[in-house]
Order: sequence, then C-alpha cells, then structure tokens
Amino acid sequence: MTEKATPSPEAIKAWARLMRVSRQLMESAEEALKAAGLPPLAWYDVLHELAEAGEGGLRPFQLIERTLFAQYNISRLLARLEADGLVEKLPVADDGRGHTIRITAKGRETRRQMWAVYGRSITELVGAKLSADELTRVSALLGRLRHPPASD
Amino acid sequence: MTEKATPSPEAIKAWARLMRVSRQLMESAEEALKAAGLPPLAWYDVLHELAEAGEGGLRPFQLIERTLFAQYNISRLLARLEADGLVEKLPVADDGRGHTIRITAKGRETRRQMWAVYGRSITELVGAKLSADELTRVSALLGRLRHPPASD
DNA sequence: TCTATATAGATGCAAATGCATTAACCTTGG
DNA sequence: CCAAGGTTAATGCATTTGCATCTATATAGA
Repeated sequence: MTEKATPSPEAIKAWARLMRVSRQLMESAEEALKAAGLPPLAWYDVLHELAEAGEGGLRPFQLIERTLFAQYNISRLLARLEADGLVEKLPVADDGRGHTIRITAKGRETRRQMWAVYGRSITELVGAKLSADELTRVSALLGRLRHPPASD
Repeated sequence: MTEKATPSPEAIKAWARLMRVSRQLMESAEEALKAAGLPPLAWYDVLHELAEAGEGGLRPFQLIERTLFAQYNISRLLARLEADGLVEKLPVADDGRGHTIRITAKGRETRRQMWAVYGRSITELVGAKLSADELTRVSALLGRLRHPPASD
C-alpha cells in the first residue's frame, strides 16, 4: 500500500478558500489604508498591541508572541515606528539587554486614524456580508484550525 | 450623528481569526516545503494552474487572473521558473507581444513532489481538524466573503 | 568566581516585492 | 495607411523581507 494521502476534496476546497479569501480581504484593507495615506496594516497590529498594553508598554519579545511577526521583522518595524515618533524605547531596569516599547500620543492618534479606515474595511468586507450568527460560526470553526485550538 | 461605524464585535473577531489563522497555516505549509528542500508555495500555485491548462499552456495575463499575483510578480516568478527549467516560454502566433507559458516534464515532477508535502500539510492542518461537513460549511461561509461571492 | 550556555535584540547581505515607467505590439478611427 | 490609444510584459530603483550572524546581557553549573 502506497503513502498517497491526498487530502479530501472538502479539505482542499476549504484550504483554497481560506487562502484566497484572506489574501483578497487583506489586500483590500491594505489598499484602503494606502488610499487614505496611512501606514500599512502591520503598523496597526503593533500599535494596537501597544495601546492595549498601556503605559507599561511591552518588550519586543512580547510583541513577537502577540503578533506573528519574526524577530528581525519586529526589530525593524519598531525602528521605523520610532523614527516616525509613534513609539519610544525605554531602557528596562532589571534587564540591560532590551527595552520597553511604549506608544506615544502621536502613535495613539495614528492608530485612531488607521482604525477609522480599517474598521470601515472590516465592516464592508466581513460585517456586511454575513449575519452576526454566521460570523460567530466562522470564528468558531476557524478557531479550531488555530494552533493551539481556540474553544470559543 | 457622528460617523462612528466601528464594526460589530462578531465582525472584528471573525476578521482577526481569519487573518491569524490563514497566516499561521500558510506559514506552516511554507515551512514544510522548505524543510523538504522544495520551492515556496507561490511556485506551486503557478505550476498547478499550468498543469491544469495542459499542453496549450497559459498566457501570463491568464495566470494573473487565476492567481492573485501582481503583474510584475508573475513576470519575475516566471523568469525564475524558466531559469529552473520548470516552464518554457513559447512565442504566440497571433500576438507578438506575449508568449505562452507551458509546464515542462521537470515542472510536472516538481509539482508532484511539492504536492506530496503540501497535500500532507493540508490534511494535517485542516482535514484532520474539522469534519467533512464542517469543512463544507467553512467553505460556504468563506465563499460569501469572496469578491465576487461564490454560491457553492 | 569563572566558564558555558541561553536569551534579547540588531544588522550585513542576498533575495523578493512594490511602484512607476518603459518597450513592444495590437487595434481602431480617421 | 497612419496616428492615438490600449494591452502585454519587462525592468530600474527603492523598500522590505529572510537568513544567518553578531553583540550584549543574563543565567546556570562547576
């Protein structure tokens, strides 16, 4: 018996849909931001995490855990954010290797502006296409594809 | 009345899940290919379309329609595929501007090898996580997020 | 304490991407 | 037939990404 193991047609279709749709939606959102003269989505992700973290800020490695960015990616993204005055790097007392990243007032403002556009994209691309109930079901099903699986 | 329009919590969650999960799964699949010493997923997409197109091949602009790649992206990807001997560019009779791209025997072989790994990833990451019925439901829901919406 | 190892983050270099433009060819209207 | 405009594909240049490595600090073990 050979090791064939081609996925089921249902699995292939779900995979293809997932990849296609996510890329398409992401590109639409990205395009809307660009059209508004705002920074790319990646910046939003980081600003969002930092805004939630509050005054305490976050260490770069914590951002890596929360987002899915690679280490060098975060390192350079933070450098750009700092150059734009959206975040600040503070030395951390008990660990001389790293620093804490804190969002600035300007960073919060940029995040607000981005959310105005990004949120609208989410509404148009997702919120307007499925009912609340259907959205919940999609979330639940996708959650089970996550690693580790999400219960809710 | 202000123009607030923050998306519903359900929409936000579905969006976040979609973005996270798709990136995570894509990266897993990509990693598996790399670990097997095979080319990236983008190559598979193109080889797949070309394999389906058969001996007639496809024009670059047709590949752009079928995949979601940008024009310059396809142009360079095809250059790399050609350099590796996986596709060949044939002049097209009635249009001197472009050429037809045809997959070579080596290209088919590479695609086969990639599918062995890629298919396994799909099975593990998706096929093994949800039932056939659930997969069908995910596909249907995601299809409605597509542009244009898919019926099935 | 001193050495080995682990962790945090930055960076040099090569490859890929995005953007704008260009080159080549086709089509259409006069 | 010719000019104007459209389509197909490639490419120069700047930015971004990926990989590997490197520096600096921290921690654990002899």
